[in-house]
Amino acid sequence: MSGIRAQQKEKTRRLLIDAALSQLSAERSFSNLSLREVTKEAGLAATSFYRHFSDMDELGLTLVDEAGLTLRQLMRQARQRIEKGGSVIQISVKTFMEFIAANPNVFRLLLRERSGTSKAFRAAVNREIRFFTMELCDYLQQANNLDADTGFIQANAAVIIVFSAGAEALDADSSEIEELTDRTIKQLRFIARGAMDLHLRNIGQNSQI
Amino acid sequence: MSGIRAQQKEKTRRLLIDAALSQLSAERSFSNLSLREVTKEAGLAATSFYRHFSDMDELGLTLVDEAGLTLRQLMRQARQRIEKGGSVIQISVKTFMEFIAANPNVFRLLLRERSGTSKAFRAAVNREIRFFTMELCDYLQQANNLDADTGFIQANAAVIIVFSAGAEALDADSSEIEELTDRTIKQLRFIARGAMDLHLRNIGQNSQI
DNA sequence: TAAAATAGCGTACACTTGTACACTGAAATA
DNA sequence: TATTTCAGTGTACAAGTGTACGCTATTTTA
Repeated sequence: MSGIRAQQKEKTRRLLIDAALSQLSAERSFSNLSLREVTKEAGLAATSFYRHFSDMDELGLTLVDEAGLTLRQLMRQARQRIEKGGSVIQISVKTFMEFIAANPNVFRLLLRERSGTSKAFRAAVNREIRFFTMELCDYLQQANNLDADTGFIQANAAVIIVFSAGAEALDADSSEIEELTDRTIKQLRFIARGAMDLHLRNIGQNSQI
Repeated sequence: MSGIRAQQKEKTRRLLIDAALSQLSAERSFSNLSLREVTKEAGLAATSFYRHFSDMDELGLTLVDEAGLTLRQLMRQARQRIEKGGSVIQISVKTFMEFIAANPNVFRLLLRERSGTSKAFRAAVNREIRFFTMELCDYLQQANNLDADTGFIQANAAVIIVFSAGAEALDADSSEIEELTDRTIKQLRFIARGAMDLHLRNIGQNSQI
């Protein structure tokens, strides 16, 4: 019951996934990647593709899922670093930038498919990003005693800013990335400060009632 | 010297541009639009395309330029409304949302090509967005007495937030757009408040020296 | 008015695309 | 062990792609 067959199948499936991922680049998006190119890169006959996925779309959604997984690893890593002490914002941004440098194509996939032509893709990517946002939201509520609404709005803004910085980092050299990182940190501080300030002001108003 | 010929040529050129624009949609991006489809939509023979553009890329860059123009109209419109008084942030966001509703495909073009596979396209879109940011930056510096650096960072953050909201608005129904607009306004207030706060704090530090 | 220029057309060609279908050899099952 | 299952192969085909080339009709130029 070891399933030498199922084992081999899983192996070729990975071959396809990896082949697709490896072909993503600044010049090549998933949507202009053909089934034949992927199978060729994987060293398979074109028609073998169908033994694993019914569609390029199905493979694409699998890639997005994998990207989501990688994103969660990123969060775990950031949390670990934060626990060791230091500026939360600074550590988060730097961890994120390292992630982009290490997985540019995974990030590109998320970035592009978020505004791509497939509704299913857009939904899948947004799901991953929402998950990311929610994690941050929980953290902010707990750390800063924010109400749920303010926490979400802040987390949402922060994620948008960081993702956008990531997008810019993809085309930037190392000195530009440094400047970009600085800017992003400042922007997150603006947001954090503003959220706190308006939150406190709201509490003040409420307590007057 | 009226140039009845040049006049006609310009007319067909517009036919091509409009045909391309009209084919953009949620399901169709410029990059998966073929030369033949565009000429067909324009009611021309495929090969006539080359009398006007050497490439689909050349047509695409033209579209991005046109989109930039539309963006500037947006700014002008917002300024006019602001002069009549009211919350600057609220008016800006609402004007932007109206723009998206009126020109969804133009906005989709900018959004997609910003992270697309053509470096020239990415550069062209970023140029337009930078222009947009600079305008806002000037305004903020003047209105809030911010230093150049802080002004730019705030403007940059604001544009990112607004564009991202625009992207989300494309897939949203009218009640979602309302909620999205509210959220965006709050986020811009966070940023404005945080920028002001940290700016004043900086001035305070400097005067201590 | 005669000659040159050119916008637009139609045909043709070499490629690439997705996928239907029949086949093979090895693993799983009975 | 005999039978069934099935991952992977190779061929074939219709559809779509960009674009080279020669033609026509009309405007522009000389």
